[in-house]
Amino acid sequence: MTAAAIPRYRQVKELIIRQISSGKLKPHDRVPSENELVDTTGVSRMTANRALRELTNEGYVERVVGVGTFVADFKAASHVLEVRNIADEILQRGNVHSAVVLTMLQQAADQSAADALQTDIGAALFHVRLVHAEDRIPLQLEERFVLPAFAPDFLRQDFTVVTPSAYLSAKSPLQEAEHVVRAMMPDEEIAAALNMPPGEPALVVSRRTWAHGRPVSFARLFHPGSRFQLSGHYAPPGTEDMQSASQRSQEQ
Amino acid sequence: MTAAAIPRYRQVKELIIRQISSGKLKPHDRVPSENELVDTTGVSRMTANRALRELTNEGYVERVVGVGTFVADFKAASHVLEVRNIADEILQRGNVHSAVVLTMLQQAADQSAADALQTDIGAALFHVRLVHAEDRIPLQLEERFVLPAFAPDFLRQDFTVVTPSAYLSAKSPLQEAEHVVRAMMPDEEIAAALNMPPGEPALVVSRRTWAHGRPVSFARLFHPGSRFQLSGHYAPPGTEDMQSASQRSQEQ
DNA sequence: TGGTCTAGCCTGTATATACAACTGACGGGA
DNA sequence: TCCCGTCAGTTGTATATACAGGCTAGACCA
Repeated sequence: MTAAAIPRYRQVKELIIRQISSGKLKPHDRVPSENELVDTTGVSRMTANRALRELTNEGYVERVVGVGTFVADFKAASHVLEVRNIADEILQRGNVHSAVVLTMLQQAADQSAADALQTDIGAALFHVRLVHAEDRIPLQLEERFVLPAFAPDFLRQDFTVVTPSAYLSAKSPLQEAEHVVRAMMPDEEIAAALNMPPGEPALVVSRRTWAHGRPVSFARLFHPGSRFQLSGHYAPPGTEDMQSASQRSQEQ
Repeated sequence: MTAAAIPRYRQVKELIIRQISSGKLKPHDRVPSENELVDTTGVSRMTANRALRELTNEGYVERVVGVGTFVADFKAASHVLEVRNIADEILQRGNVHSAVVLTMLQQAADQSAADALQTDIGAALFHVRLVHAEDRIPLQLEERFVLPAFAPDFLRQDFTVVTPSAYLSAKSPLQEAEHVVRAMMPDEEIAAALNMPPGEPALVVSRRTWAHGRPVSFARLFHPGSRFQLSGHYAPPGTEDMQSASQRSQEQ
């Protein structure tokens, strides 16, 4: 078996995907049971099981013990945007990433930072503010607060070399994260740092990351509305490739 | 076996996740091979294989035929935002969705619509414009173009009852989709329709959906920056989860 | 010394078998 | 008529076995 051939569990998956894509099977329709697939396709039950189990993980079908397998509602299929590290993104476009540190100090938490990090107002926090640029054009102002207990050496890093996000994610591997995206008018200081003309809105990504079950870092990422966008591409696993990526819009 | 107990493949997965989370295993470190897991945990090789295979799909580890299994770089783990149907979103918040149709006609494609739908300038397109409201407060202006060939009956629908997005996704189950998010200033007409004060920016989601390998619909969704945000939460499936992880209510 | 070849490990897949638990329908008994 | 038990069908899990094919280190030979 195997060889250059397509694995049989994959053939079974694609058989069913075709029936769904073509409309022969519609949402809530019953999908052939494992034993029916054994009879019709000649694979073993374990192979049929693997095909249906993977289709479940991929959102195509839903399974109910004792009842059967059914085509899932397509609206559940995720339409997704990816929030990526700005430096990676710039490098992947083949451009030069550079960063300028504006602020780097320890300060007392204000209301919003205390809320975001679930700590007390006035608690000591590390605070950095830096501007990331693509080919010398400012693209993101990053304002970040970090719990000192999580990263005691945070203020001794050179963030023009390693971004705060890269430094923090290296400290603790598996993190929980929350993102919120908004459109808002930047204040004058931010607009100036990003070289934004008056009246231009900003796309703001707020990101909180968790470690050991509690939030340890909170960042607000401001981008010029005219020069930055988030984008994502979703393709069902029949059509090849397509990565999602954020891109700088072409003009300006 | 089995019984009320946690399945063994899951126990093996969590064993490895713990070693990664605790830092005992770091990115690029070698993970025990299937046969080593057979020896140390007493499960069969197929069970060990399932555990490692699922960890691969979940992004924890990477496997190389003939070499071994290794802890993955965490930065690859996607931080994701979901773009959801506005009506579903409002209903899930327990509020009332309503829609008002502003425009509903067939017209010739202009430059941008022709580009987006990969058709010719001047080609006939269906065009609708409607405002979605949450508890009577306008929250989204939807401007949508559709290829007539894909949905000939499109203009005969009552979009105050079924949203265009729901109608189209029912027409063709498995779609490819592309999203782009921007911040921009709305023109006066849009600002008025959404009841936005002067100077307030809009969060704009552009969405193209494909069927049969070509784009069939293009929508621009304008939201008041002060009243709308996109958010997403990512939690790795190891963290005391199972409640939060199995509750993919976000995705449904 | 240098090149080649093989043994042993690794993952990937496929099958047959087995048992557990759940569901729904059918039929028999009170 | 209504309740309940049985039974067939379904998914979920677990194991033992088997073979294919990639990779690497070390043995072996020239």
